Amino acid sequence: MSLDLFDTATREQRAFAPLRPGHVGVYVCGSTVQGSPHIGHLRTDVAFDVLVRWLRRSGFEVTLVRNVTDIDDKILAKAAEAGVPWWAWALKHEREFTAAREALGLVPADYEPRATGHVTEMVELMTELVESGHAYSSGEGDVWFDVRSYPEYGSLTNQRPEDLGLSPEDGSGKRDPRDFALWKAAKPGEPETAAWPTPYGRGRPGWHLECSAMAQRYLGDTFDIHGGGLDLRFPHHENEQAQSRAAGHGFAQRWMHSAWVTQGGTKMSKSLGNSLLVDSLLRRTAPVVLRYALIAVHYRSMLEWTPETVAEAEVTWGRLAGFVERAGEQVAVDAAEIAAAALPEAFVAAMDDDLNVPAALAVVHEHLHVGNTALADGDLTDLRDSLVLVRAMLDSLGLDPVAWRDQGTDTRVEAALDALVRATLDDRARARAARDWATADAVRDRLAAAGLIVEDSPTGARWSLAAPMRTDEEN
RNA sequence: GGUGGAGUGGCCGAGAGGCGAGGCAGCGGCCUGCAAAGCCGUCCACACGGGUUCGAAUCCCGUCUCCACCUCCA
Repeated sequence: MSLDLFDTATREQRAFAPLRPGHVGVYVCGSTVQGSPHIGHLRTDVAFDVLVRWLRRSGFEVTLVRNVTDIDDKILAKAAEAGVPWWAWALKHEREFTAAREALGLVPADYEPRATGHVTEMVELMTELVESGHAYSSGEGDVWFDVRSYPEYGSLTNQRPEDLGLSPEDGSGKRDPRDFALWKAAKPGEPETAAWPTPYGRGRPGWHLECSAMAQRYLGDTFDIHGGGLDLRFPHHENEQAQSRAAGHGFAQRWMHSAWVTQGGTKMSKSLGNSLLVDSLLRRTAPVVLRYALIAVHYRSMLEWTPETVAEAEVTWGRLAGFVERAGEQVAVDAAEIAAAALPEAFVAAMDDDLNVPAALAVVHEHLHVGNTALADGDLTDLRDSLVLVRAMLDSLGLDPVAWRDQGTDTRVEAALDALVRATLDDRARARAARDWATADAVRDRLAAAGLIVEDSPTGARWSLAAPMRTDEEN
């Protein structure tokens, strides 16, 4: 049994073997904190969260690095427009990304380096490149990577330099239109604080250089996996690889890219103005439902986002959580048992097959079905087995319903509400015993109006919160 | 133009030469005072045209359609 992962550099799936046995270094391109996170950003983060969880569950020790690009043209422009310092603008949005990731239950990155905190490393790498003839300075702060000095340029995305279109920005002393900026000269009118001194003049780092320098700082010259959204393959990742390898580093041994979220077949992006902000989605949808919706499609397939996407995830999640809830009332299972449980072979095989979560979820549903049957038959032995497996599988995906249920709930409020509802349900039980159906139904209707669902079962009535109402079509 | 991806049942979505993935919705039934939840059954799909094969959604050839990257982008 071994983990196969698809490598976007070679466009093939092959067995994963880390450079250092038992340990995996993963670098994922994080966010440019110029605006608020949308569901597409979270998709990438969730995809790599699943990877990291699965690697750890498979016995690897993982170091996850996710950078924060906290200085770039757009941050400067938007901050200036808003009349706030650029670093304040960046931090505000960085916090929003962090909050969104926490809401969706992502395991925290081991390191979250900010670009502005690693200027030293960047200048060092840039100097190395200039001195070895792979980069050159304009003499006024701009420093360019010399694409022609690196014959492998284009290898990541299988493109030949001569096929590449010309970069529109020009005129600035580049030797070749395909050369890209390692460092951008400070321009008049820009804040003093947005430029750092280098041997080649004052300015700020180019995006590509940032990632190369930070990956090296935390994972070394050569590391296992570099990830990010599919749209970063070119030019960002191609350029990162060119710089780092030109500097003699092995850099990433494998590249993984997640596909994006689309609407009407079109990619969601800030620049197209069709973003669904995570914050707004969370106002009407439970975070775990968003997580489920993002996970339910293979990470390399486009995820078309419609109102039905969320609605369906809500129903399906309700089925899973409902079983775990009902089963949990019949048999006791503790967290340690969930963590230690041996996962079903079919589930492991699906996950080992390039993280095939949809196929893995099908296995979860099969066991859910067995569990529901056991629940109906009152077979507590089978029920317990199913419950342990279902929870263990979901747990490996960051979806254990018990963990999500307990998270963030105020136990005092919950206990008070439970006592009140139970008192009401007792009245209903008395009415039912007296075959006074009108009164019994009136109680149920009243609770329904308050957003509570009542279900009768052989062991008595149980209640739960209804899914939030969706009153508009916008999301 | 260059590079890459995709077209699967009413919908979402895995699979990738032969055993009807899974989910959602619908329909019929069981259970229920009625519901809800659950269970049983039902709905047997693979863009189009050829070909290879005992057998093709899966392989080959051709065609059509869609998307993305090549400029900031998860």
